[in-house]
Amino acid sequence: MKYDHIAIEKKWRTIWEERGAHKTPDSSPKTKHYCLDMFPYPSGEGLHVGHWRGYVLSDVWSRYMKLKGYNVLHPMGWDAFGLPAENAAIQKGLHPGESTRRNIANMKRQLHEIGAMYDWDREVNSSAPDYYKWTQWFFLQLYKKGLAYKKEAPINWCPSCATGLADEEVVAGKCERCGTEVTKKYLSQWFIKIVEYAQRLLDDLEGLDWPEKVKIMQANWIGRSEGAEVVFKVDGSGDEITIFTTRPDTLFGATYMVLAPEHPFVGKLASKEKRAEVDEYVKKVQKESEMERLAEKEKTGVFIGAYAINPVNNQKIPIWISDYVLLSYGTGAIMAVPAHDTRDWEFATKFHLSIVKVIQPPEGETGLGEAYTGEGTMLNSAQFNGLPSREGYEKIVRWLEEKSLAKKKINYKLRDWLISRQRYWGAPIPIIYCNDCGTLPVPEEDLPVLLPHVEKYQPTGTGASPLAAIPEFVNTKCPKCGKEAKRDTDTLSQWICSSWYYCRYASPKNDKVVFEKDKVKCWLPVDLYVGGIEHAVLHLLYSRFFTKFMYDIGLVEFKEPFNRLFNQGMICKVSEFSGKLEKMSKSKGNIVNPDVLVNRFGSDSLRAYELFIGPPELDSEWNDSGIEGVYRWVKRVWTLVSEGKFPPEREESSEVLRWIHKSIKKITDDMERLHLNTIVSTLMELTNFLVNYDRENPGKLSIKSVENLLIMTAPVVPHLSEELWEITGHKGSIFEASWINYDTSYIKEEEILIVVQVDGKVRDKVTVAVDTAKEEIEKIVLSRDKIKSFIDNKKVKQVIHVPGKLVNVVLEKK
RNA sequence: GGGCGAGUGGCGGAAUCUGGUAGACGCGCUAGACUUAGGAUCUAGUGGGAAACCGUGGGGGUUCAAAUCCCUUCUCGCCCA
Repeated sequence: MKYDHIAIEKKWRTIWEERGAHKTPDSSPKTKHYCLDMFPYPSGEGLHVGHWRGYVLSDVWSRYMKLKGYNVLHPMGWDAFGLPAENAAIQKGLHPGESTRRNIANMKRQLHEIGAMYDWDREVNSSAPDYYKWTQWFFLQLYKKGLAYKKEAPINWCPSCATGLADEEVVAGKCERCGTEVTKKYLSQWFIKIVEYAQRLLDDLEGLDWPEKVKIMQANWIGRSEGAEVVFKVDGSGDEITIFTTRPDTLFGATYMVLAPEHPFVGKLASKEKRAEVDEYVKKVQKESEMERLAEKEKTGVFIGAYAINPVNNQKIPIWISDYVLLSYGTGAIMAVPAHDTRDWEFATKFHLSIVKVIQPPEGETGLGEAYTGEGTMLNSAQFNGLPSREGYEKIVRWLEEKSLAKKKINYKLRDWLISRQRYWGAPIPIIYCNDCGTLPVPEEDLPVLLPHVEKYQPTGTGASPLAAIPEFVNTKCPKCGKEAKRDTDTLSQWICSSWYYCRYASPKNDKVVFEKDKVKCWLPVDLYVGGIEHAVLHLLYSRFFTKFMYDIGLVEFKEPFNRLFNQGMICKVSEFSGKLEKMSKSKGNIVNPDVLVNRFGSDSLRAYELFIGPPELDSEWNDSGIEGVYRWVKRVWTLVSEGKFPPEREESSEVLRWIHKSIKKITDDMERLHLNTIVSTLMELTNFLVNYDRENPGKLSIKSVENLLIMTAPVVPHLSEELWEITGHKGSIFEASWINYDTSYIKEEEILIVVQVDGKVRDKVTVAVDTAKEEIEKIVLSRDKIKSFIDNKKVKQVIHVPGKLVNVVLEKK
């Protein structure tokens, strides 16, 4: 029978749909398992084989877990609001609502081709009013708890996307989305106090089964540093400047002070003679991006003509301003200890400021050419001389604390999360401004605040959202006094939409509550979350924050949303434009369209090849001819099973049983570790063996062995496995069967191959019965002619015997 | 500058967690079979070397034994500065 993948795959997809095979019951005697893909944004470019990879991984896992007897939730939805969807829509001159609708339809068709067991009844769409109603609801909850606040601040501004960006969306000074250089803009914006959760976000990383790399990236982003705030009095005035330092033990070495040029004291403290120079420098720095300011470059700065008093020794130290100090980090002011800080050293050397060494390195003298930033013994530090720096740290802080000049402080690099977007395609911020009553939340019963359908949705670029130009939207009544009032015209960042969607899948249709608590309790947290590494900080950090907030307001009983995280590697191909190996994307001109491959080889073959291409966590290079090998394997399985005759009542040979159970063990182990590439190799080896066996022993392979083979292939090639399950006389779906438990007694060989080495080099191999005594094996080995010739007339010093594996004869050296 | 990951045949990769026959599985290639035909299928071979031997980026170490563990170094990639 010819293998007709088109007919088979279509047939089973229809059957699955008709039977509701992928519907997920909320209540089941089985243990729940929640396997989630990061939901995609509906792109007009559709899916390429790189996108397929993650979806295949999660589906193979989901199907495996189903066979293992779990009640598996494997949903899919759309991250449909936000910049990517909107920018693409603008480019095509199509309303984002319409283009989103079309893109979803196309991508859904492509996702169906994968044959994944998605429960489409649970589909969510973040741009649908019944979804964003709850996104707005979350904003109101944050507002009520005092975690959402509005402030005017210099924010990251992308001139190309014409909107403000959160710090997490600025990568190396550029817009995470479009790569445009990010500038500064003063705007009144909504922020979320994520910094209040910094410590918990850091602490709870520990228990997560996540790639170490992602945990490190999050920890670095949160950037906890322990230190102290120390008060420096300004010489000749009552002013005090507070600085943050992680090295209070070096206070005696502070020979000058540096303020961020934007620091509020700069204008006040600058001396008359210096004022012009200071103003000019401040103006220059305002034009610089943060990235430029922190880059390694020649230090710049200006002495402002004022002095501070070092609280530990009452010395007068000059106050400078420099761009390498940021207002937004710490207190916007530092004490400079050139002897023990690299940047301070560079600065001091350039401007000839004094350098006082206060830490003696434990070993020898440091070269005078650079700062010593390690620990050591204190010197030039009055009563603290001779103390180890770690101890001095504590003592100096305590001493200053008694004088109310210092306090211990933990500082985080993480900053509050900017969530206002000056764009059309998002959930309107549910806030009303009334002249009399002030800022008011939209009453919950009035949600959703609908995004009006408009003709002109292009960003204005002025800092005002397109919504601001629509009077019917802007003008409203004050919910408190009923007088004329105005709505907030910004929209919420799409990262808010994706921060809670994993909970919505539990009860996607309920319009009375954000989600049904008992259903969330039944399904959450997510057991396996599959997606790209690009969300290591953004989405994963925001979602973790949201979960903690939901926990705090009693919505959920777990503190972390994703127990296990898996980041699949990218699929790469040589770019037509650069000639280099690059991540697959339309702009690089290196797209491979899965539709063509599905048509020619079938979705099963493509699924298998997506696994076979390489370790799933590493990047892999796409190779068109690779899929042919997998396709041949799929056809061999088809031919073996569809054309074979398998007696039902036959006792299986031990050789076949050994192969079957060996393979089950290997595949089960590989599944658990998600080593999915070697699963396909193992299946190929097993198939090769069975095909040979069947040829040499026609009609002898038992149906039981064929069933076991099919259960093993089912997660990888589900359509084929279903069809062959039916052909071999089974009613119902193969996924109603159970994964097989391997039996190690079948795996045991009767004879084992012992590798014989002389001085660590392989010289011979002997096959012995499995129960041969150790001494007996060694006797056999030493009596072999081959081995004797290598021993020659040398003395045997030692015989290393690894039972069941190898014997190494070690000779005396001459 | 710091952190992480990777480096194995002509190619993708296996063996790395747990040290024990390096190159599984597949692509490609070579030869053959079948065929009107082959971009189908099947069979055999395929790290280098005539061999001794040599081979997992380079150098060193631990060990009876190292792709695997340790140190060092180079190259590439990612993240942070």
